[in-house]
Amino acid sequence: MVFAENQYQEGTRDTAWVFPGTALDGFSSGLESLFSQHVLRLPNNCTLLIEGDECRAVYYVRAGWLALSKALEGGQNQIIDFALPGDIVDPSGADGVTASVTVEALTDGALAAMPYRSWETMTGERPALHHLAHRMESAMHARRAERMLRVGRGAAEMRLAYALVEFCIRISPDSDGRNCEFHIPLTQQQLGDYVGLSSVHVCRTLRRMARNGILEMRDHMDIRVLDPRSLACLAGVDVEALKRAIMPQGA
Amino acid sequence: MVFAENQYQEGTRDTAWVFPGTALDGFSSGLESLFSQHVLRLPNNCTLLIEGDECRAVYYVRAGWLALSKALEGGQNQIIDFALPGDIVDPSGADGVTASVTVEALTDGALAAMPYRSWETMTGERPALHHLAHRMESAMHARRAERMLRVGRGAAEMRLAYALVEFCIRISPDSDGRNCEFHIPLTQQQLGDYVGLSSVHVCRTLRRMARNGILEMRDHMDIRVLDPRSLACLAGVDVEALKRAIMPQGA
DNA sequence: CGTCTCATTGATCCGCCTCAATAGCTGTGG
DNA sequence: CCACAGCTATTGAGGCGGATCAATGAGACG
Repeated sequence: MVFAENQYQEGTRDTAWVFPGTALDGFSSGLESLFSQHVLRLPNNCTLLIEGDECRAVYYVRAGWLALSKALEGGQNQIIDFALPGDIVDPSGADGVTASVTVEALTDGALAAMPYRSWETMTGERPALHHLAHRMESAMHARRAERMLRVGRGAAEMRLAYALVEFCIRISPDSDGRNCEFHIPLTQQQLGDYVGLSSVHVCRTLRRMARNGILEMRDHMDIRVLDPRSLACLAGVDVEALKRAIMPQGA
Repeated sequence: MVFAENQYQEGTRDTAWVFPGTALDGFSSGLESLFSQHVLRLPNNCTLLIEGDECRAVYYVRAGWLALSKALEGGQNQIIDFALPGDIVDPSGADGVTASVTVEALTDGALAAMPYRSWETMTGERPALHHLAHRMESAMHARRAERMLRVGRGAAEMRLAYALVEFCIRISPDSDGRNCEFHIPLTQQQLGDYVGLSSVHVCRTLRRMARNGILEMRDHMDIRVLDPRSLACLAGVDVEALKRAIMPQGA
């Protein structure tokens, strides 16, 4: 029943260790309330070192943006995915004791951890939850596959346009696409890490889109899409179809 | 209880429709035997059109290589992942009725389908199976993340070297890495589709590696790794760690 | 023997990376 | 209040990696 608060260790820099505890008991419906216990708060910019038993857990994002990333020796970084509030993160690799990604908080946020055993039990006992989890898993796969397609095969403009459409959908899924305006808590460097571009080229490409009247940008990634249709076209995306493919609650 | 054989339709070209049936009953231990019923044989080069109820199923690869891919309107193709014998494919998108990838047989093979409900029940009843499934899922994530890192951030040489190391591990997981020799049923075009390169550049890069004594190639992708250490170095990989991360049975 | 697919190699071009300099913004300390 | 440092965005210049186009081989197959 032990579950540590957010514990900092005077380590390299802004790094939090997480120690998941034992099984939860008592839960009600809805992911939010299922994960209402054992919440740990994450300060902006902190990196979660998940290893050993901590990999045998599932993490629910209650607030904030997380980046799941990997890096090469040379320091080249690639963001594998973002986790937004409501998402579930399972960082375990095949051996169950090594994380396959690094988790980093892009904003202040809150995370709830649950031992995988508990999660397994809960999903096993509640079909509706199991289905929701499956849908979320499928959505994540679809999302990553869409981006892999564009990172592997698309030019800079398509990669960025796609990323923006994806953000727009994930942030305001119910938006009709008319006045799509949102904030992404990312530097251009991080955006580049997401789509496989240098920050310089991200800047140039976004500027060009702005110049072409597709979007407007204000201080630090406040983005307003002026021409959603053109953006979707650049992204090579049918927005409604994409919504169905990558949003668990859609349809 | 109906389950159609491999049904061809004189359509566009080499395309098979699959109709998964109802729940399986009676199974023993081991994935192979769990999926012993409702097997359908796939001829080389055929494309599975999975949609509607067919998405509410899980597919077990009994034999052959499958490619899961996506394409842009322009015809640009990206292979999201390969499925090898023993792997489980779940093509469903978030809505549950649209596939997020296209499945294509790269060799003659055999596939077994199981309605997702049955799979859910089975995993729910057998913890060992549930754990195995989770490990396989984690392995797949780790594998795709590793490649996304390299497609997004690595040069051609690294992408290809990584792909070869991955193949080597997946094909002969128990190999000590000494005499790594294997066949991949891929054209250079398909290899390029896997790592985001043109077939021409795949050819050039492989030739260069061969010239440098890293590997030997014989007719149509019979590959023999002469210098595994250098290959791993090019790939930016610790082979043993990678094995642990992407192979379910390892450790 | 002709056709088809795939591998190979050359030549050319351009998209994106890298390096570099500047500017704006934020926070900090004197 | 200003000076300064640190971070991010922006813009320019130059170079290279990989795409594209094109031509030739080389098997496989009917």
